[in-house]
Amino acid sequence: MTTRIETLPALAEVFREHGYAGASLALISAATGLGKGSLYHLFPGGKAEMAACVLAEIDAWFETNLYRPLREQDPPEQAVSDMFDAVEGYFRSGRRVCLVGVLALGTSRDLFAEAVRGYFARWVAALADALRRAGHGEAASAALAEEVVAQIQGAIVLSRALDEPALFTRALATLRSRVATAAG
Amino acid sequence: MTTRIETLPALAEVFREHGYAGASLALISAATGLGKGSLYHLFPGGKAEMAACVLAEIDAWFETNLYRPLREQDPPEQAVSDMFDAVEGYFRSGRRVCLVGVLALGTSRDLFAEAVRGYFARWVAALADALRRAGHGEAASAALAEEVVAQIQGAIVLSRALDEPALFTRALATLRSRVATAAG
DNA sequence: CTAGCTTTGTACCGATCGGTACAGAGATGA
DNA sequence: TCATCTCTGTACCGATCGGTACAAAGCTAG
Repeated sequence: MTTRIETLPALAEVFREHGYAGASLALISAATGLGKGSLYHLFPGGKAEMAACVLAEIDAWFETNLYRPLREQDPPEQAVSDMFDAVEGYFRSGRRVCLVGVLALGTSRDLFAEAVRGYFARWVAALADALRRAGHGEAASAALAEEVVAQIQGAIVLSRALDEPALFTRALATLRSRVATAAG
Repeated sequence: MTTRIETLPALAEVFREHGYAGASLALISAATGLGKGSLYHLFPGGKAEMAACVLAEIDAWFETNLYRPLREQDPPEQAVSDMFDAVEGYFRSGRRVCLVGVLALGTSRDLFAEAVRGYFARWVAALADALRRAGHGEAASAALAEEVVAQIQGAIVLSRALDEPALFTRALATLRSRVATAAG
């Protein structure tokens, strides 16, 4: 007996590695160790439901581990620093791709438009909130938050493309100090 | 009678929109208006050859319109500014996705690893060269160039995800002024 | 006009796609 | 022990995949 939740990490990896279109049921079956019967028992909606569940779990993880601390934790400077730690770990120093980013670039964006939009919108909003609490102006916080999230996504692309995980770590370090020195 | 070169823009759009795996011959056939017979006559190697040709053309375009000016044009500040103009136009203010970035995130990265690596490596190197000529230190130029290219890629992801093309334009403007004020 | 070439549409190939049907295995409660 | 319900492996569905074969169509040289 296997629960939905137990399969989500394996599912997420398949979607990350192969994208939504490329994640065939054969791959999913191999990754989870479950036959089609079990898969469709757990996810009657098929691939679409699997992807939606994975996105929901990712969103929940980020909400708990990033967004909420950014909004509520004190001091905000510490929350921002913790965010960078969490990001570094979550993306395995750039070796792991951002599934939401992958979906945003593909055609499947339309299928999961709301989830994809929400993920990034909340990230930017939560980070902007922390920056504001740290003394930045309203506009400056929003702009800097956007910049930081974009830089993280770009660093994933670039470090993958150059096959150079150190680039990701380096980019995060640079961002860290930029945010710190910009702090009023 | 159709030449390979004439089909490349349509091919590129299909790969951009659907990724390598998602670009089926049916889609390619519809986008180019060519039947399978013609496609395999022009590209005996099939999809792989089509994608390779598209990548080669992209690479050539960037070499001509971005990398070479960055390396050779004087003054370097103008070359950098021109690069931002070219990027803004090429990516249609964030509405158009970067095919090389898409490939870098997917499994197809392995198929085109060298092309993907070269594209970004040359971009970063050319930009770093211009920054150095503009008076930045060796290390600072390399770091800033990396940061700028990553930020561009991230801005594409973010502006697509939020369905907000203005974000891309805004990010480029910010980068512009950052590069200018950092200039020594 | 015809012979010979290039270009193209179409039919077809085996493989795989996402999804369904269903029988049987495994657990569960009485 | 037996009936019941949850779970799972397998066979199968039509559709589509990338790719091939090939004949007809269009062009060009003589």
